[in-house]
Amino acid sequence: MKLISAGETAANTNNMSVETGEDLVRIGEMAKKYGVTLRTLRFYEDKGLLNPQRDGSTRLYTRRDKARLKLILLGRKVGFSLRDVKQMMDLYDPTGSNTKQLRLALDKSEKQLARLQKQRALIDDAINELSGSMSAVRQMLAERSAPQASVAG
Amino acid sequence: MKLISAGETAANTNNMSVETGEDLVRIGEMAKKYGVTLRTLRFYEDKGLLNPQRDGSTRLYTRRDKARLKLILLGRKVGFSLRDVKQMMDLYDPTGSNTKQLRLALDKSEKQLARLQKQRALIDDAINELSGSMSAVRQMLAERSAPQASVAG
DNA sequence: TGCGTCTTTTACGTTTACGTCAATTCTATA
DNA sequence: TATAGAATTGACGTAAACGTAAAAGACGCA
Repeated sequence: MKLISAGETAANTNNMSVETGEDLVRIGEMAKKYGVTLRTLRFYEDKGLLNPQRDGSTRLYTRRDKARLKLILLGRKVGFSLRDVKQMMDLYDPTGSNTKQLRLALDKSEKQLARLQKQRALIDDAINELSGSMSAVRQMLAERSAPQASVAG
Repeated sequence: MKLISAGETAANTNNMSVETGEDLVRIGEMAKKYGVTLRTLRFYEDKGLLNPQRDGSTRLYTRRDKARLKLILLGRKVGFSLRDVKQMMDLYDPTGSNTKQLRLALDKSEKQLARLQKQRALIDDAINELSGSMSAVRQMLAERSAPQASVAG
């Protein structure tokens, strides 16, 4: 249960290869770190949202992957589909100003915000409707038990 | 496109059979009346939520079915699953006080209310998070267009 | 009698984000 | 070397509420 443990087993067999920052993490650690399951990470990769390096067949997640995962999770939190997230992330260009990416994100965000507000309105409706029904039901129950209850305090 | 039309074609071939109130409606009219699809009505029947009479193979919806459908739609609106709705409706007993039904409904309603409130909290979170991100993105876009804009008013 | 519309049944498809095996391999450690 | 603990791929399952297609029966009308 050690596996590179936490602080990087300094001279690892065959690392220090591609990355500069050197904090490659395997899927288990990655999953714990971000509170997702292994399946989720593989799923995201399958959908083209993550692209961890490989050491043989073992996935090694880099700093970049962590940043991307954070974005994915933020996106999910605010209600974007994975497809949306991918579409936005695919526009990322480390050499440019990313204006297009930002515009797309803003556009999608506006729509999503509208959806969220509509949802909230629906939920508020539902809450009100439900509360009303509950009052009615309580009434009915009270009436049904009243005949005996009026005395038995 | 006539079909008994709207106001009941008085002397219909073979109606006035089972119901007292006499307002049997076929699936098409029923669907329009309540804004659902034919498929939905058949689906509800398949799930045991509705039980229209039959004239041969033709479904005939009674007053009772309409009442039940209203309940189903209300249930759906406040977020109950069809299973929940069925469970509650199955307890209906026209001869009793329906105390058990009401208690179950109240119990489920309380839980559903809690879920709705949790959902609303999540949505509020999402809205806030998203609004924040949007501000940031707008900032970035503004900065990117500022260099030229400071002169080109 | 043929058309058009409505209806019926059956059954597979859709959507989204994973869960849950299963069989197998890899790795580290005692 | 044995064994436990990771990790791999692949494939099927899940949930909910229908959508949709297909093929055929039923009804009224001109």
